[in-house]
Amino acid sequence: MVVRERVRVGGRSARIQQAVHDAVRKLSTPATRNQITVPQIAAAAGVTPSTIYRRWGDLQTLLADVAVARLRPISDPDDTGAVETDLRAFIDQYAEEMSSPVGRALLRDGTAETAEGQTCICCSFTNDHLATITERAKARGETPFDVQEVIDHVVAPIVYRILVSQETPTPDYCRRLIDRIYPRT
Amino acid sequence: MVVRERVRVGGRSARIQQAVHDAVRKLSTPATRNQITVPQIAAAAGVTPSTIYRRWGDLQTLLADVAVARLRPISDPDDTGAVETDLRAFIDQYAEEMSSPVGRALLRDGTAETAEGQTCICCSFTNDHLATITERAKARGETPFDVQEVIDHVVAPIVYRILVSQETPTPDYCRRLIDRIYPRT
DNA sequence: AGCTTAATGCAATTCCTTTGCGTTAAGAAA
DNA sequence: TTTCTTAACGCAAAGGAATTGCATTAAGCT
Repeated sequence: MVVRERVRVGGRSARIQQAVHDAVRKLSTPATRNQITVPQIAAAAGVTPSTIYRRWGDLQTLLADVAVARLRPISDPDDTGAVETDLRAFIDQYAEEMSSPVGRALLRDGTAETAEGQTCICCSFTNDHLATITERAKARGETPFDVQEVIDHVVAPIVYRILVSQETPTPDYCRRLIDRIYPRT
Repeated sequence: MVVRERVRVGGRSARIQQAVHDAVRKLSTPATRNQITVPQIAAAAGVTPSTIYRRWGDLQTLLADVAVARLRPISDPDDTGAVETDLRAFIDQYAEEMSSPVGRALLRDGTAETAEGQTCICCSFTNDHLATITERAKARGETPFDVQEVIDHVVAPIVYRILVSQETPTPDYCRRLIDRIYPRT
């Protein structure tokens, strides 16, 4: 079930959404991550469970919604002055964020079965950031990298390690991945 | 919760496991995939729900267990006579299997949060297959490829497209990924 | 064949989920 | 500002899933 567009976005509706999101974040400690229930969240947010079920459908969809909200970037990637260092800085931060317990959980929630439209939104954030870095490169007169190639050969291996093989992508590993895009001289 | 090792593997216990697995497969049509419940599976398998809860813990763990059982290879990858064609054939088959609705579901189940130890098992099948192909190459006197590199730059992009960006990895796309390992002459 | 106990079935209980209905308040219009 | 419409919420009842104690069955061992 997809979170439907609301015709009323102000006041109470917004307050409840905020309260529920806050409650989920508050209750989503790595330890309790798998045991939280909708009634628990409702109690912590000061609403009735039926409100959550009506707005979000089920727990998985709610978690995915919170995940997307957290993954949504609040700002553009850092401008380090050059495209290669921009990319290295962004990937380091990306790998570190996604490797954390909360990052792993967000990735899983964001790729969950029920989150139909959400997954694309979620991965489009990464695309947007990489596009921003290439645009910046063009503005500087640098040769931009190919976004899809970075997705395929830098982002994808990092995500694979986090989700599938459950290894932590180290900064050194990330560095070597980018070395394939920007070979060390 | 991890499926615990059973001290009794014969007779009834095995029959029930088989019946439950069969019931899950039977009920796991792409359409009904998200609505199946433990009581439904129990009824189809001719057991009581409490049996399933006791043995598997919850629905997600049961689905992961079935997924791992299905992903477990029944045979070694095809021997085409040369390492490059072995790899291309294996990757083509892998991408096709995982792209199907049932394959996607298996991948998701296999990488689910609750499936702690399972994910490694699941991805080790892929590692094993690739290792088999390299061993075969060595036996032929060919130079083997690096398994980790294939995981990072061929398997990972394919899985990323299936799980995250929700694009179907086409045979042509897979071919281009392997071209990076074995450049076209 | 007999023994031990893991695994299952049954049933009661608890908790989660769904749904109908009355109430509240957001957004539009007078 | 006031009034109106109705989306969204709270409450409570009903339905269904998950849990658990206890009796029963049968696997594996002697």
